[in-house]
Amino acid sequence: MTTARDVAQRAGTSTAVVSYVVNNGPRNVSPATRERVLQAARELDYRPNALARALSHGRTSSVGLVVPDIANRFFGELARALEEAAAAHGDLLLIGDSGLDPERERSTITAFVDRRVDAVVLVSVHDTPDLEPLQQAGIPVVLLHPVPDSVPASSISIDYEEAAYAAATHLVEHGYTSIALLNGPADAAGSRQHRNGVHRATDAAGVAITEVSSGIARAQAAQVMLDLLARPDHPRAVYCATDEQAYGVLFACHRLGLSVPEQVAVTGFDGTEHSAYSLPPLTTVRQPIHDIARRALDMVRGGESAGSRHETVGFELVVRESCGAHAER
Amino acid sequence: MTTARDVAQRAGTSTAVVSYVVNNGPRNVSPATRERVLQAARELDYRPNALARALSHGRTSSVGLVVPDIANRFFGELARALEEAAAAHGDLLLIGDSGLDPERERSTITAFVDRRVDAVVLVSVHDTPDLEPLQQAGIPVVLLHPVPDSVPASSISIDYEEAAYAAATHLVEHGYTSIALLNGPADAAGSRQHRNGVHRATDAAGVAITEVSSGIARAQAAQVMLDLLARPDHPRAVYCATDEQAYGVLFACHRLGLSVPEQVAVTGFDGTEHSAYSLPPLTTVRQPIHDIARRALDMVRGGESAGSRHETVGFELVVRESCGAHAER
DNA sequence: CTGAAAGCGCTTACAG
DNA sequence: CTGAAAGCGCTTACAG
Repeated sequence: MTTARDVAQRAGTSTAVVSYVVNNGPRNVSPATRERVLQAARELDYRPNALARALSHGRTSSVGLVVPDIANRFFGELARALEEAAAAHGDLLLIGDSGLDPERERSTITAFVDRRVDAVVLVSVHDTPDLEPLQQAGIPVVLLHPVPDSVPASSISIDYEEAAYAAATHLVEHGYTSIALLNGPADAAGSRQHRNGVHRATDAAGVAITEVSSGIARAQAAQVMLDLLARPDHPRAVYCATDEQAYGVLFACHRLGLSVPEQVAVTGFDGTEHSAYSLPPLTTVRQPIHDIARRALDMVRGGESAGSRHETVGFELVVRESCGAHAER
Repeated sequence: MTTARDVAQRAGTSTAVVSYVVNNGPRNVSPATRERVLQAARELDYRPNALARALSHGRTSSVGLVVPDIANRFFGELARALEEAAAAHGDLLLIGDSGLDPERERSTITAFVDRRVDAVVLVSVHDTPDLEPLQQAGIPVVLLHPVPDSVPASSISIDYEEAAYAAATHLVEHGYTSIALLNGPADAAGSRQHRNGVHRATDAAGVAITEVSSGIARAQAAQVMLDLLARPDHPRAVYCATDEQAYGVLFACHRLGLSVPEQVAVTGFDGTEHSAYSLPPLTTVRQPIHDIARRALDMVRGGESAGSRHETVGFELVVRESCGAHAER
């Protein structure tokens, strides 16, 4: 590959000047030499080595994203949004997949640290992720989910409890008196918020809640609900903590010959594009993925992520068919 | 961050020795000094700077993947498989998303070249991707789909035509006499193979094929099929070039009140995990994602990707409910 | 405005 | 077995 030295030679100047013109600074270059350098660079098809640049310059122009499962549609859409937001600033997004494994989450983070990414955006599989390697390296990080106060990092997310409250309230308004809460891992901060929101909506109305939990995969949710819904006294409605789980519920209903929403109403959570194409289309809470992506990058870039700042963005309850006819209108 | 120099100082030795012990070579180090270095490294929490290492060593221990849409389940599962296969060799997978845009595909590839990835695995949005930047940099590349002979690169994929033939034959055996082929972009190499395989299966049987095409997104497929299936003489079966398109068909059928498979039979293609959880479960061609991932990395690592080697791996026809009852058994 | 030189943090021949 | 030094390809004060 051709180097700055090659270009300098051909343009009859020094590598310093090559650097100045390629980067438009930080020093001025006379129009004449500038043109000669550009010309030489074009002829030799010069592409600066990003590694060398990063090593001396101290910035890699890259940000690392780590998600629990990149094959999950929600994280996929999130990655896409972040990639676009990063590209808008000339940055490259590196995507890491922790495979729901805390150990791999750790190793992915350290791989990013070793490569000196400028910042990290993290969706942890853990309530209290290990951020040590990042802080030690002085790499800003922002989490995309609520975290306990004990975690010394900033986060940005919707208000899960409020969103859960909104969705559950909608179910209550439909008049369902037995509702199942299909939650994530029992002890996660997110699960707690789903639980709180749902109870706040149902307790006042005297609606009973049956809480069950499953992994985030569709298959796991289907399995759990196959059991629950096979019972004659099965709940009339199911609130799900993720769309994926909701799809599992839809599958279980289909398998059991239960029609949605006539016999079982279902709501999801996340609101990816696919939620409009499920059978039937899914009532869900839409997370503003693009806003989250943009704000996340703004925070880490602006140094706002230092400390423990917990920012909240708006959500939207998207009412479709899976929760039942809109009798209340 | 602590550097090799810091460690060397504390261990009372040189950076060369630090390097030798950290990398277990290429020179031997006496057990005593080795222990001192390890000790110092531990105490200082030393992590070698991957940038510096790559710059001098010439390898970045990273491979770049570029896919048309990371939010697409098939590419998501592929990324996961590649990430695992890469990690097994201590390599990091960098995932790039071209967003179905040839321009962004180009820029993603050059971003990878600039960062000197050791190899690139590419699913192009183009029949004839521009591989110039890669070849110029001497970076091995392997494509994960069939390419015209004019493209000077190696590929690994299933035999699409054979797979199409198998799926379409299955449909013919069900006795359907009017079949729609929902294909991808009309002029793509992949589409051509779907077409060839389907026709080979149906022509002999005297079955008529109606070919339509849609983008790879679920929404686009749904739109196309909503039109086609609304007609009273709609086809009795639909062969889809991807699972995503099949989900769009399922949605369209649901919308139109057509039951699957009783009124419309459907087959997909790709066979991601979700295909088992659609309503009804989808008959589809399963691509051996893990085999593909492993072979792809073996090829680029072993230098086998040089030249134009086109390798084929086996597929599997997974028969589920969407294509109709198994009358032929 | 521009060139010679130091430095980023490693690795690896080159001498001992 | 180990140290001093050159080199990877950039960037950026430092002198002119």
